[in-house]
Formats: sequence, C-alpha cells, structure tokens
Amino acid sequence: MPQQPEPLVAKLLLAWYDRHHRELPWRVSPAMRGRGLRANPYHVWLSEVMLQQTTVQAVKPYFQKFLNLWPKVTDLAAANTDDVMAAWAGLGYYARARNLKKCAEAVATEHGGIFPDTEAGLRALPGIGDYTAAAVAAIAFDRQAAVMDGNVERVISRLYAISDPLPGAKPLMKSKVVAVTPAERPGDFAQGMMDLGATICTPKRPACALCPLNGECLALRDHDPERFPVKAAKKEKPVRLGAAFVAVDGQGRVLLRRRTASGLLGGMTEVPTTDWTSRKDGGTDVEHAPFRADWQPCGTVVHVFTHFELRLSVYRAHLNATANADGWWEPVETLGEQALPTVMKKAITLAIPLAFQP
DNA sequence: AATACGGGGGG
DNA sequence: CCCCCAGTATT
Repeated sequence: MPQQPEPLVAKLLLAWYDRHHRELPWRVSPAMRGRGLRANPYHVWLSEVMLQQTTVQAVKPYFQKFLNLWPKVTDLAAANTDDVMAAWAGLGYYARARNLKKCAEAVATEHGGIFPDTEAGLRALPGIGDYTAAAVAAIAFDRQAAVMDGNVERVISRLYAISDPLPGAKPLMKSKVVAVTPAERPGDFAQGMMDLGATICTPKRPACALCPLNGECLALRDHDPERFPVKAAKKEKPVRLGAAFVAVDGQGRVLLRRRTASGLLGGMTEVPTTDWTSRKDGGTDVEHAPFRADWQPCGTVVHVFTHFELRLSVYRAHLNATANADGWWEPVETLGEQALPTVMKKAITLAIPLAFQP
C-alpha cells in the first residue's frame, strides 16, 4: 500500500496552488472562479495548443497577438490562413497552426461556434490530442480529466519512484494521474501539477524543500529525485547541408517563395534554397541558385531542428533590375509581416543585417 | 512502436 | 556553449 492515501495528494497540491499559482493571461484564478467567473474555452484551447512543446514565456506575446487579431473562435475560423501562419511564425511546429485553423473551422461549422465540453468531443478535433483534450475539459469545463504533460510525468515519476523508462512507462504514469485527480477542482489540480513541475519539481536541482508533496515523495525518501523520470537513450542528430540565396532587386525587394503545404516548415515562407541533403562534393552551390547573378558568400547559418542539424551557406546578390524567377519580390520593409520561420530570418539577417530592424 | 516536426532556456 | 525540454499526427 502506498503511504499516501490518494485524496491527500490532491488536497496538498490544491492548497499549494491556492497560494502559489502563477497569474497567466489565459488563466482564471481560483479566487475569481469562486466569484463565478468561468474560464473562456477559446482562450484555454488557444493557450494549450501554443503551450504544446513550448514554454509559457514564449507563448505569452503570441497569445495576446492572436486574441487581438481574432477575439473569438469564429473570427479565427474566418481568418485568412496565410495571416494565421504569419502570426504563428517563430513559434515553431507549424502543423499546430494549420491544425489550429482547421479546429476553429470545425468548431464554427460543426459545433455552432461552441467548443465540445467533453474530453472525447475535444479529442476528435484537429490538433487536439490526449493532453490538450484533458486540459481543456478539466480547465474550461470542470471535467474530472487526468492531465499528463511532461511536467506531470516528472512529478508523478518522482512521487512514485517509477523506474521504468519513458516513453514505455506512460500508461503506468497515466494510471497514477487518474488515481490522484480529484472530482472537485480538477482544472486547478491539473494546473497545479504543471506549475509544480515547472517551478519546484524541475528537471535539474528540484526545490524539494519547498514542495507541498515532499512528505509523500518516494524518490525523495528512497532515491535521488533528479534520476526521475528515467528515459530511453537518445540517438544523435545527423547533419544536413544546403545553401540559401538572398536576392535583392533594383527596388530593394527580396525574392521569396512559399514552401509546400506539408512537411518541414510546411506552408511557411522561405528564400530560395538548394535541397538540404546536398553534399558539397559535386559542383558549387551557385549552380543551384534561382538565376545567374553575382552571388557573394556571406557566411553560414547553423540551425538545429528536432531530428537534424542544418548548415546553410548563405549567398547574397544585388541586382540592377528584377530577375525572372519563381516566387515573389517582397520589399525589405515588410519582411517582418511574412510567415518566415526562424531559420529563414537568420539567413536573411546574415545577408541583410538590418532586414528586421524596426 | 517509431519517426517527423521548431525553438527557447538553463547549467 | 552544449544539453535538455516537450504534444500531435503519421507511418
């Protein structure tokens, strides 16, 4: 038998959350909710999608920008997809933005503009997986849904000293979260667990002395908490090479292209590049340029993706007129409004240092 | 079950 | 600086 009766974990965690929860733009504090103020499902959903694989700090300005541009889910559903991609640029994992738009459209057309209020109903929508469905159901609709993200995995794996490695141990961890999730205030419990993982039960050097669960934690009692969660060995990233071409025409405009709709950086904007597997063993980069010009090398951009490292040789050319090429010519002044992912901003900045200055 | 998919922050 | 972190969809 575990030392801690299940209700105790929820009681301790909720008491801690009442005192230490973070104020966030999409969050309704326990005190305000006590006065009848409900969380806005659109805000909760938007923030949770942005928070997938992404830190609170990075999300904040994007969340505000999206709400200013599209105050209601029906506004987002009616928006121009290119505008949504441009607004998302820099946040990463761009399939999230494509699915965000699809989800808003589904809510608007199939659900009358009202989000489903059950975990299963939410789970059926584009871009909403196990985590987001449970989070929105618990936080926005007060459903007793067990929310498990990376923070919760860490807290749970330490609380029960789970030595099985991730990702195989996920079902076991999920069963533990189900067992401790209370019927009362499940949304606050979920947010409290995630806040605890983000601020106290951190990956390195956890602040166990400040933890409300330190009396129940088996890892603290019997092991080194930092050892948990145990993870399967990771493999090394391959390196891919390529070249990027920043062309500036006689009117101070830069040649841009649209990437194909799916796959890496799908639907985003780019400057012309070679493919990203090319070795430098046959021919030179400029043979693959969009057109003949006086291409000048201006250095290399290194960008690390999840599963490979990209080294882009950047070339620049200033033209007297406008060359004929696929894509479009964008004034340097409006480059900041384009759906340019970070790697492309890096490449353009290397070629035109002041390109993104205000 | 394994892989594809960005970017930011901390030690 | 290198190392680590973290959901969903697809295959």
